[in-house]
Amino acid sequence: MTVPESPIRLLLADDHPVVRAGLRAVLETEPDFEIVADVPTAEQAVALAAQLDVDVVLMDLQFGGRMLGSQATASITAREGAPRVLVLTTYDTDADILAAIEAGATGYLLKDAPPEELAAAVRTAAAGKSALAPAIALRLMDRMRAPATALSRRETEVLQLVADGLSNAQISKRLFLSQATVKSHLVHIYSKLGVDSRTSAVAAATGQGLIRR
Amino acid sequence: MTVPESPIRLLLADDHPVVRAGLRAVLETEPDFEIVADVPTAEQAVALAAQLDVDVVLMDLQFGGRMLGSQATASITAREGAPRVLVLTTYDTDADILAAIEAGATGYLLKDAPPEELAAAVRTAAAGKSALAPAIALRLMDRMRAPATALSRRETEVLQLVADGLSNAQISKRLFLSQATVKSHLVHIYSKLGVDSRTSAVAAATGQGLIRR
DNA sequence: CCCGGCATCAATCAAAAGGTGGAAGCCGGG
DNA sequence: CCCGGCTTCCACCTTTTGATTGATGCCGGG
Repeated sequence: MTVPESPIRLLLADDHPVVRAGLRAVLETEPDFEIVADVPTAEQAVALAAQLDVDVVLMDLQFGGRMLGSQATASITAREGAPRVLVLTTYDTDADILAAIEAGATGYLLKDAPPEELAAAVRTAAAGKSALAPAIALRLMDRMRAPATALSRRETEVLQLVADGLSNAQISKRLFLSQATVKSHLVHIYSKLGVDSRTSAVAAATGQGLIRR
Repeated sequence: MTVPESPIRLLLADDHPVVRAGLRAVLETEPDFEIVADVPTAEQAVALAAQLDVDVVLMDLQFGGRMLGSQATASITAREGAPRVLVLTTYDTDADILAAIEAGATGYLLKDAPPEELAAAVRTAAAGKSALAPAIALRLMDRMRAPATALSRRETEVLQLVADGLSNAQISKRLFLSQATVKSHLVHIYSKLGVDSRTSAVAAATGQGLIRR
């Protein structure tokens, strides 16, 4: 790989100091990379991505704070001439992956990726091409192949509340629905997931990463 | 802090290359630390802890592979003149914390700890004193204060199967019990956790790290 | 423009789960 | 040795959940 005249300018966003240091250490050795900043919050990532001249943002998905990585990704990619966003996360729930891609992320990597893979993904992203980790790509393929597993937005919402331990009555109040509607959603969820009870639905959905645990 | 004549010799065990690099970067700057090796598996950690002369092992809990960090911790601390083990993890389920401490870990840290805290914990561990992250210490205090939260072995077993999505009938068959007994266990579980349904029991228990998710 | 999926609701019946109040044997600690 | 917690079980009753069937309005793609 030849070293280009202008280096790829990177912004790192992760709430773990150790991970930021690790990314710095791994990426700084690449001659064509320049790390312009690293920040511990999604808010700062949004702010700096706008202020500084950045090519690629490496963004964690789960921050300790309130703003989600996917929201930050959406904010960053919304503006003109926005940098590419490479999502970098540990665990991979289907919902998160889809949220990130919908938010405009150019790529999606797992933190256990080897350094070379990481560097390659950054270059791919800088070139404007999408970079998905093999495990993630597989997930998406599975998703495409079995569209039955895809829960609708509302269904996911209901199932998440079920997983939080709410009864049908509580869910109906929370979402301003009748219990009949909640039951109806659940029937559809069960048939899509191939189960026949709320607990097994939660187990199946968490297993597939459809909802947060 | 004065620099001792002999540095503290460290072994890093984490399956994420980025985290290993980050720990190296953060800890290498400390003049009294010497990193003798970093490994990506629990098995290698056990092997090297025995071969090399190590003072403190920084051990991740969740490895991608089969061996658990807590098992590795137990293996390492079992032998004579064993190094201290500092457990370093992202998420903190009560079960994991207790398992690690029972396995002989000297300390328990969260990965979002700032570098200074990390270094301080390593020195504390090297001196043979226990090092617990504030959040973890809090957890343990809570645990002590509210013994009602402690489920019995059998109750935990039942609740785990509930979380896996089994019905009372399925659980009774699996454990060779009558449904009456399963119900009885569940009633006790509900009162201990302060809930009134299986789904909320699962939610509460996973929230407190009482069962695997 | 029409079909299908989504979201909303109703009614009814059957099954599962939860609540209550026991009871018995086992085992370990004060 | 006796008390209390754990584990096992029973019966009865209420509430919740699941299964079925059917209906309405909305919206987006072929």
